[in-house]
Amino acid sequence: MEKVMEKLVALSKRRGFVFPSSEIYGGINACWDYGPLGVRLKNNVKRLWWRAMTQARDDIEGLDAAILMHPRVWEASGHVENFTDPLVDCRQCKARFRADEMSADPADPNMPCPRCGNRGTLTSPRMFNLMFKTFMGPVEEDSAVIYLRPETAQGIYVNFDNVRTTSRQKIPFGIAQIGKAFRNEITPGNFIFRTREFEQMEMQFFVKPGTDAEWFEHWKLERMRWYMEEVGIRKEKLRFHEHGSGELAHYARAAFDVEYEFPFGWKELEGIHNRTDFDLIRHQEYSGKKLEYFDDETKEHYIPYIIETSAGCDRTVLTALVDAYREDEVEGETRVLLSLSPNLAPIHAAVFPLVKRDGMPEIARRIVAELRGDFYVFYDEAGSVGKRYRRMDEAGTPFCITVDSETLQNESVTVRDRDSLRQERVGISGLRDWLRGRITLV
RNA sequence: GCGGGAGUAGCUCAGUGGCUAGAGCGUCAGCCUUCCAAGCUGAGGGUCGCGGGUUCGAAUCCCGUUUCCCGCUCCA
Repeated sequence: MEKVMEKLVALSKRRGFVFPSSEIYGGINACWDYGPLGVRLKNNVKRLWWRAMTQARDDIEGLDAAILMHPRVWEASGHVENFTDPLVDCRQCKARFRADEMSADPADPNMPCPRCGNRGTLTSPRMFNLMFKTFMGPVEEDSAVIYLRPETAQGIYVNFDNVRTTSRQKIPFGIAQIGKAFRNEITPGNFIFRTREFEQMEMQFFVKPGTDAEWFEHWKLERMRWYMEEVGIRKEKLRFHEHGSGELAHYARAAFDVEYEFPFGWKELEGIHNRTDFDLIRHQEYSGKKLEYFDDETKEHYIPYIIETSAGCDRTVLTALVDAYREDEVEGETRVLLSLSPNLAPIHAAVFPLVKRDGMPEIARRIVAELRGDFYVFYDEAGSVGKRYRRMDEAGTPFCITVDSETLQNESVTVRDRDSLRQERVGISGLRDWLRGRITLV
């Protein structure tokens, strides 16, 4: 099972999807860089999401808030309080506990380890804050401490009124944002699944209290649909996971996760939360600014409830890669391919001259130039055509266009399908429309 | 952070105290090639993870360190 992950990490590096960060210095723990193909894949994921949120409907506005925010934001959000865990380790059985959840004072040397029961084996509590700290301005003093945001949502909440008034939206409406967030995780790992720097795609939907349950249901289903139909993830690898009352975050009343079955288990891709009016009430309280909404129809004032959809961009990229990874057999040889949705593919189409003569390279280059404005296209003439197909299979390119001797007769080319290996003739003048019919442009 | 395993070319690995560290694949150039990694010729590419020590001599032995992978109260 884990072999798949190893192969994927190797392929990612070999083809330029994902590199270890700062690799020439030996790398840095759990940090990854997206290479030429990876950044296209990731951008395609983001565009697909952005399009679904802000273009395909008129009740969601976009936002790009700063990573650095006023320190009071994180007091209001509960992150200063809830993201600072005093941790205690047992030297004997290696278990780790949160000191504030232990039955007695862990500083007591006679305190037994809750797991192995040994006494005197516990370390003293150490504060572990999941937020990255830095300093604003030239002086590194306590009053200058600010945080790198541990979630993008707060940038949306503090801009709720700005967005609402300038966009003239009425409740219910949403605000969508894609951006980096930072958490000093104790245990990062599994390639780009859990990293300390990561990118979120969050949409906060503001609704009238009392309608929150039905909106929650709406977004739950809509988000699952997105993964299945637009990202093209296999349905049987996706499921919902409902949080029990014991596992709810400090802000949430109800929570459903969209989970994917990775080689390392079912893991969360996205959380859909009913955050109630918790966030806006807290910000109203801490900032002193009124964040109520006046409903023109019912003439009532209220603080909206928030239905949050919070997706991991890097996780979606990983899911797309894992889900697309295939090995099959072609004429006795193993073929490695990424069966990515054409919407996500870093290269939409490759163009080859079958051989380097009779003017085929020139025709192929002309096709590339014609398609370049609408698609990511790639020209290759090195090696046999079979070899070029295999290279494109690993890059996840769905279509390969080959100029051959027949092209010289009738201006048509061979288009080869990555998954079925079927070939069909398409006229050069019709190529653009042929591709358009198979790729949702984003 | 703790335990276990690993780090030699882009990848997979060989090399266990002794000449200028090798192979296959991949990459690049040329030749050849009419549809799924064919073949031929050549080229490029490594301070052997990093630092220190032992030694006449270290990829190889010792110490430290770092990174990756696998396991332990996470939630994007």
